[in-house]
Amino acid sequence: MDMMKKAYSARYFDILEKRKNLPVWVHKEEFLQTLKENQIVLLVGETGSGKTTQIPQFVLEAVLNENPSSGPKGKKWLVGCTQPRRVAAMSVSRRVAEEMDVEIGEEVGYTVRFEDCSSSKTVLKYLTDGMLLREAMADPLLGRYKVIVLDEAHERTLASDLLLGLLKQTLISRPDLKLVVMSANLEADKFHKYFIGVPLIKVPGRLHPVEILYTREPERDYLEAAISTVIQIHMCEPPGDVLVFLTGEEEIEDACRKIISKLGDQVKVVPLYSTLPPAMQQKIFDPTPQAVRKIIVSTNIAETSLTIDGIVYVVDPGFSKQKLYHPDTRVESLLVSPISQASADQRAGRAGRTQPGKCFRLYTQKSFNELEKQSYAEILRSNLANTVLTLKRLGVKNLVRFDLMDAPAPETLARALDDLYHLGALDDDCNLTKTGEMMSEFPLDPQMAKMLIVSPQFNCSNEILSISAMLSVSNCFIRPRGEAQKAADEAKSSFAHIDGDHLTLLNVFHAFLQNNQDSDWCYEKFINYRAMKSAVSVREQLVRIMSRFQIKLCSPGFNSQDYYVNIRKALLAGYFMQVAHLERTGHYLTFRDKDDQVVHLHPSNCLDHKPEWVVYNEYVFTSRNFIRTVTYIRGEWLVDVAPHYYKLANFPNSEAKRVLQKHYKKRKLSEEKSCKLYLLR
DNA sequence: GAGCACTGC
Repeated sequence: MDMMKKAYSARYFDILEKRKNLPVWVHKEEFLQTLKENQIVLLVGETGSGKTTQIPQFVLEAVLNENPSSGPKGKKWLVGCTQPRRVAAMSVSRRVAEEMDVEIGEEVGYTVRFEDCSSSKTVLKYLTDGMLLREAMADPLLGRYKVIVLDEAHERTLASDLLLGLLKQTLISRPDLKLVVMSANLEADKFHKYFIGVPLIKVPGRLHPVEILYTREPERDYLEAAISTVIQIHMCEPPGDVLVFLTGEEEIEDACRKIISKLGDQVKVVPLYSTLPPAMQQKIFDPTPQAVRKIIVSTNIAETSLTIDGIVYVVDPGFSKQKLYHPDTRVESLLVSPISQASADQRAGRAGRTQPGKCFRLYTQKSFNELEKQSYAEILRSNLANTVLTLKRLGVKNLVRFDLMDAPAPETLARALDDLYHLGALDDDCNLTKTGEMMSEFPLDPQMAKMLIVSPQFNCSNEILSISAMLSVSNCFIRPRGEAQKAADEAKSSFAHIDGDHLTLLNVFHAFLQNNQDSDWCYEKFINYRAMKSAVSVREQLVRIMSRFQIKLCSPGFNSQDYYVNIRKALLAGYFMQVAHLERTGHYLTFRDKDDQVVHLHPSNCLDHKPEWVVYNEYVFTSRNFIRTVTYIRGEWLVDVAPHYYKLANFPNSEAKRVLQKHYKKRKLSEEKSCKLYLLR
């Protein structure tokens, strides 16, 4: 290969010497020999082993030695390496390109959503696990790949679990394809049961020792305990920065204030969580004066996504917020829960990156022993409607027999199938319909994809595109604490549409475009500029998918009386299963087959009254059962838009049911042949 | 009248 014959720069040899010092190099020959003799290899490499940057290069070397330079149809073979996060895919590939003395995007590249930095020359490609899953949808045999390296498998993300299951099948029909599964703290038993007889290579990491300290008694209040531990560390321990793990934004801001009030400017206290603006996140890397100790108070983001050097002390109360899904009620909730032993060890390891450190666990050794070994895989804690759609699209006939490391609860699968059936994505035999196939191409939840696909029937696909984009990104309304709060609320109310939050989001999106996507305008209006920019990118991507399927882009005339009515009906065409009815008791009840629940309008809503019927975007359980992002709809629309769903025989007796029955009667009376079925099956 | 653990397509 040209690449191999090229004269290398001095810098290349300089870096090569450093690379050879990484722990993983000791195992290079062993790894290559094992890969030669096996189709699958498991590799456990702790933090600092160099596995993410080096193993794919070893693999590439082996592939290039054994294969001619071109693959199918004259295209080059690829070695792919998946990462759970896009930032990692991008930064690691840059690093590797540098190590190999090539330009990024040429021989070494990456592909993440919204950005493909690879070319026909690319032979080593880093990509997010979700991206490889998308590629598999277009080509289930992943024909261009010679070897796939699945990194961070221990994180058990939904996409990586699905890839494992899929690759297990693919490897049978593609004996020439190889798989390397890499992880930090592989639960050897579990992976060995999943990959029977597969060789395992262990590479030590390069961490300094971390002393673990437990409390003698369980702590009653972990927040107070965390704060007093920080103070104690500051008073009694030698210099070194502190990292405290807490569960959420509010808790973190609260803790920061309390630490500052106790220690003043002897310390520099920095909060860290994902919704913090990037400039604020950057502060964790600011150097501090010699005598000042840095104290970082962080969510789980510092456990996996962000690495901070210089931490010597870790304070670990043992909790994090975790997503849970209840298939019976179809509610996703965020619950403060005990972490796993693997998480606790990961947290402790953050103290030993630059020198020996200490980890203060605010629980007893006995409690630690009682924690789960590993965190629950994401697939066990999620609504699986989208996952099932993906699997169907990948050609999986029998979902129950699809070999996953952790099988989801049967109820969760049943719910997902049920929802997809009602959306017209699956037929009576559980096969993917044409609509379902289209839906699977959208990087959206099935309801939203369905809403987009049918939106031209309501003559408002342009508006539904904008609303979908806004719903796909994080909350665009900034609401600071303190004095600015009132101003923020006023700014928000200037966008409010009294018929509902979806329409309010549309107003914000239009206003953002009208103001030329100006960041200063966002600042004045308390709008999150980043969220808006990403809504614009999402919308562009959705438009491309729409045009691929030749779905018409259209708008009702803005002055038309039906402008908002059409949009609200289109919302319902996707979200007809997420409707609530105001009962005479003054409470809303969700209205679904076989189940109803008391819910409350989330206080962030923009409605000026409580309408009889609402459609909602999400159902969240926090302090109460809330429905968030709600829009006023009319009961008779349910009968028009989703008659196949609202057959009522399966619905529990309720006020809502009686109201709907009246609508059906009325419709029957005035029934003409113009009765339109809006939903294509 | 209340929040947004973290990702990803």
